[in-house]
Amino acid sequence: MGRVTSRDVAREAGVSQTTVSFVLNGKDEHGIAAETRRLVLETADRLGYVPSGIGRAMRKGRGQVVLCVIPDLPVAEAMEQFKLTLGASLAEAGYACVYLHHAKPTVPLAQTWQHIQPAIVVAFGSLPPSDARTLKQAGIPLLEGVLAPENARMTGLNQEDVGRLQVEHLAARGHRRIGFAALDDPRESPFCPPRLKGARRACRDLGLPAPKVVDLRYSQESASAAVTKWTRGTNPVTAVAAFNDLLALAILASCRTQDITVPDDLALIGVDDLPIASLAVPALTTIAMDLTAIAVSLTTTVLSLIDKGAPATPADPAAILTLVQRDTT
Amino acid sequence: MGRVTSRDVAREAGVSQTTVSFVLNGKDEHGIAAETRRLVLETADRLGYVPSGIGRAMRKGRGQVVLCVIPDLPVAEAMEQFKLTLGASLAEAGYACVYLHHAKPTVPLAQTWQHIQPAIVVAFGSLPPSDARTLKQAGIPLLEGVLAPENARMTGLNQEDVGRLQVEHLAARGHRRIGFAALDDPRESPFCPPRLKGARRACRDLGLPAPKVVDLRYSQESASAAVTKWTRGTNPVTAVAAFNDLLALAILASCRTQDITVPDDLALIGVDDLPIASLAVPALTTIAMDLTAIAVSLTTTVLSLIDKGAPATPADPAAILTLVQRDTT
DNA sequence: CTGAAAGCGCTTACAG
DNA sequence: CTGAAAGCGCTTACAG
Repeated sequence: MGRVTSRDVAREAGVSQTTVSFVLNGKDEHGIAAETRRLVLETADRLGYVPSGIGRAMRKGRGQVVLCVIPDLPVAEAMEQFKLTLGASLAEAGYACVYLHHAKPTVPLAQTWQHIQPAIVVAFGSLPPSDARTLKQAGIPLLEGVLAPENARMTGLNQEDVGRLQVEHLAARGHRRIGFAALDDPRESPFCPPRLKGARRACRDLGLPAPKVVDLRYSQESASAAVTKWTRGTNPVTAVAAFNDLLALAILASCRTQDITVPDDLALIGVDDLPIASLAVPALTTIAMDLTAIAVSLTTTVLSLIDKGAPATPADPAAILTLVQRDTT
Repeated sequence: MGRVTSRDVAREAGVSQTTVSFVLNGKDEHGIAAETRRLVLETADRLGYVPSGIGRAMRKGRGQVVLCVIPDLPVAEAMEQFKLTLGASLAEAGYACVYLHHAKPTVPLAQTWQHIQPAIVVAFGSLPPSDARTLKQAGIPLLEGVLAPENARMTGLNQEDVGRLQVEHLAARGHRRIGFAALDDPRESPFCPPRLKGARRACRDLGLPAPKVVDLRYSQESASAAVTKWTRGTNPVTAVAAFNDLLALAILASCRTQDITVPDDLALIGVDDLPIASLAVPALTTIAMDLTAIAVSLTTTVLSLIDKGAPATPADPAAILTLVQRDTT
């Protein structure tokens, strides 16, 4: 015996497919008799009927699926909570939210979303133009560059605010000459340059000299060299805002080997609030993001794009970032 | 103008839908004239025809989609490479691989995969029984507990081997009294207990005393207390195998505050080879997993389950784990 | 209050 | 070598 269809339910209950559909979709305005209604529900349950999403999608022309396309971002850990929340809030609205991971535009992505026929595609990076075109042609809405600064309204998250908040905190602690640890990695381009820009602006706004920027890689040598540049040159800095916690922790380790005391000789602030941040000694001051709020905000944007319903209500950016002060500042 | 269908292509090319389908699916055994073939391809291309996955799925009874269900695992970062590889190798076989993230079994998952109608469901955790039942009823194959030790053949990854490898390395460095840092967190239950078991067995096989196990949490206090237990009690240990790098790094920090020199007073080995592991001072010895190999291995398992084709060729577990020796052992 | 019928886009036996 | 027709499972205007 194959899968149970709505026709099976109809036959078994002695009604028409139409009635089954009406009952199961709650189209009660059609005025189904209470008894018929009960009978259908009972029968469907007894037969273990599960409606075919494909059948429905075929008829409706589009699946109830939100497809998120994730490029090779180095933020996996932080996104986990985000994914859970986005999935849950979209599920409430009757949509499934699934993720497609890809590195290089290898096989055209079209090959993939063809199989899904999503109601919308949410691209966390940017899609190859050919894919964007195909989507448009198929009439599937595309939400692109979710993480980009210019789209901060969608998520309520503006990367520039992150850098700004770091600098403001350091300034409040009395620091005037501030270093910025940038990461020289194209994968981070949606994040690092905007944060640096925010830090630069904050310095300007506060009347501080421009931050002393050093490009690092993830290596001890690179971190050591950076520490030397910040502390030994002319105009040494007294505090460093790091692009993220990982970089900050590498810098922290380098300070130890160079006998530079944190935070007395050099203050340090990261971003992300990684689990390891609170375990370091001294524990790392950092900036945490409330990804739950971001996900909820994105949900409203997505739904409004699908339904052309009410426009999304933008989240309050201020509420999303939190300074987590520990022992390095 | 709405989406371009195969009927549009047929009309425009002056052939039948049948011919269009044959050409586009490479059913050349039907002997399509070369000229007709060329014409169809050219027309499809000109109109920007993209076949509807839903139409095909409807006809075939199942979508060309592999749905991976991911519970709230704390291994996100490590899975990233895995996802990319799995996605790429399944794409080669003509399947799209998408991920569904969920925390608690909130909404029945059925609600979701209904929308997708996948060819197979791959559950990284275990599914609620009701969902498993519904899947079976719908005739959708389910691959459950991919990460569980008893299914090591699917992925080629046996968590027990991880603990064993740690102990073997420490023993080779001359250590006889070994501690094990376990993590007291249900989210880690697919990983931590098996690794500990492997460590225990390795100790037995090597004629060493059983490992001195301490349950930790992710906190400095917890790590400090553990270090004290290992180093101050009767029968102090000379080396610790930590469940993962994060725990190992917390222990490393605690050693520093307690003036315990690593590796001379206490050797330390982690698991995961996190980016931060090589940035710590001293850099952490750890065990890396080749997730690419695991993903390839899983692909063959998945495809064999879909096609009932040739059984999967299991990967060689030995090839997947690599000892990364650095400065803590 | 309920049902017969059409149609979403595709593939494939079958007929020519 | 090519096409007309059926049917996958659903929803919904329309008819009664």
